[in-house]
Amino acid sequence: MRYRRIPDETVRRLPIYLRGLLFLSKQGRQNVSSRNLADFLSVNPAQIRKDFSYFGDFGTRGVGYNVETLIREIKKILRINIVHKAALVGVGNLGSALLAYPGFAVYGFDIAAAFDNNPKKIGRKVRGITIESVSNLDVLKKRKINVGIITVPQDAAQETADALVRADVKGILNFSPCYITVPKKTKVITIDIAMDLTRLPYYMTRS
Amino acid sequence: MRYRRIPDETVRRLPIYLRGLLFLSKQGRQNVSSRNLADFLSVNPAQIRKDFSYFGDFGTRGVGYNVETLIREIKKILRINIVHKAALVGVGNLGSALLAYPGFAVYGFDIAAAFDNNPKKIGRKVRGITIESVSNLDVLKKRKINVGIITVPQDAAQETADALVRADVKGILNFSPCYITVPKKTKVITIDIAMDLTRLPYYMTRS
DNA sequence: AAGATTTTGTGAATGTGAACTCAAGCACAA
DNA sequence: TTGTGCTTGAGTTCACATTCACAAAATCTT
Repeated sequence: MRYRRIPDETVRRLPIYLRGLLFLSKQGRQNVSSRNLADFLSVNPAQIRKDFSYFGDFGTRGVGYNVETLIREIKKILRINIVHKAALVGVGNLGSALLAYPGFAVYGFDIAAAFDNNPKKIGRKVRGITIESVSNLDVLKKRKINVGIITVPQDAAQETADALVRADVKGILNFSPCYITVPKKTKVITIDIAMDLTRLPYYMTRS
Repeated sequence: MRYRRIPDETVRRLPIYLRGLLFLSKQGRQNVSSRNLADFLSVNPAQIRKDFSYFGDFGTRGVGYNVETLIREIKKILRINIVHKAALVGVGNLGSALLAYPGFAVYGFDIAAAFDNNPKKIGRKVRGITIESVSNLDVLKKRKINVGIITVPQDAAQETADALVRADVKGILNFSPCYITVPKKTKVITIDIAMDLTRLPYYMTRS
C-alpha cells in the first residue's frame, strides 16, 4: 500500500493525530498502539492504521508506534518540519489576536511581517514586529515570505489576495468571511468562524 | 423524500448557501435557480437541489427558488431565526476580537455577557458589556443565556467547559486548541485554527 | 524453544455521499 | 388550450471513505 494517492480526508486527520501525539510526548510516553491513540482521540483504530499505511510502515507489530518517530514523520509529510515564513495583513482585532497566538510557532509558522493600511498603525511595533504599509507588500518576495494571512475587512479581502499573489506567496490563510479567487497554483484555506457558528444551534438539544 | 435523515454534510453546506443567498438578496435578486447559485458558489447544481429536497419543496419548476423564502427557510432549519444569547469567557486577545466581530449578530447570536478571571479586567466595559468574574458563571441560567464561547488559555479550557455545563448551556463554541469533554446533551464545536493551518504547507505548490 | 499474546498492515465488505439523468411540473406564448 | 422551454425533485449509479477481520510479525512467558 505504499504508492497510492493520499485521500484528502487522511490529510485532514493527520493534524489531529499530531496534536494527540504531541500531548502524549509531553507526558513522556514512548510508544503508542493504534488502539491507545484511538481511545484517546475517540476515533476508530483501524482508521488510524489505514491512514498511516498510506505513508509507509511506521509501526512495529506487537509493539505499536514510537511516539517521537511518528511525530517526526507526520511533520515531514505535512511539510511543517521546516519553518514557513508568513506575513499578516490587517492588524485589527483579529490580526492582533493572531499575532499573539502561540499555535503558529508550534506548527512551523513564523510570522515575520505585519502590514496595515492605517497610517497611524504603520511604524508601530507589535510583538517585535514593525507594522509596514500594505503598499510595500511586494517586499515579501525578496524576504522569502511565502505565506499570507488575510485579516482585513471583507471588502478589502480580494485586493489583498491579489497583492499577495503578485508578491508570489504560495499559500494564503483567509479569515475574511468571503470567497477570494486566486490562480490555481496558489492554495487558499478560508477559516470562516460564522460557518461553524451557524451550525451550533442546529445541533443544540431542543429546549 | 420528505421524511429522511439529514446528512451532516448537507447541514454543513447550508450556511454556505445562506451566505450566498444573503449576498444575492442584498443585490435585490428575487429568484435564483440551482444553476445560478451553483455557478456563484462554484459547486454542483444537483447537489444544491438534493440538499434542499431533504427539507421540502422550496422551489418552483421552471422558475427556481425565491431568494427571500429560501433565506427564511434555511434560517429556520438551522434554528437561527431566533436569537441565541451567548456568553464569552476569556477576554484576552482572541476574546476581544470576537466581541468586535459583526458576524455573530448576522447569524443570530447576541453576546450578552463576558467573563474573565483577571481582577484588573473585571468591571471594565467592552463594547457595552461589563466584564464579570468567572466565579459568577452560574448566573447564565437565570439570564437565559444558553451558549458559551470559550476563549481562555488551553489549560483552563476544561474547567471553563465544566462551569458552563453546570450553568446549563446547551452549546459551546470552543476556540482552545484541545479536547474538552462534556455530557452528551451539550453540543461542542471546536474551532482550532492550527488544524486548518497545518494543512496549508501540504497543499502549497512545491518551491 | 515453543506457544501465547499483542498489534500491525491490508484485502474485503459495508456504509455514505456526490453526480448523472430524466420524468414531472410550471410558466409563458401563440 | 396546447406546445415549448426551463427547472425542480429524486431514482440510480458511481466513487470514495470507513470499518471489519485476519494473516503476518514481533514480543513475552514459561
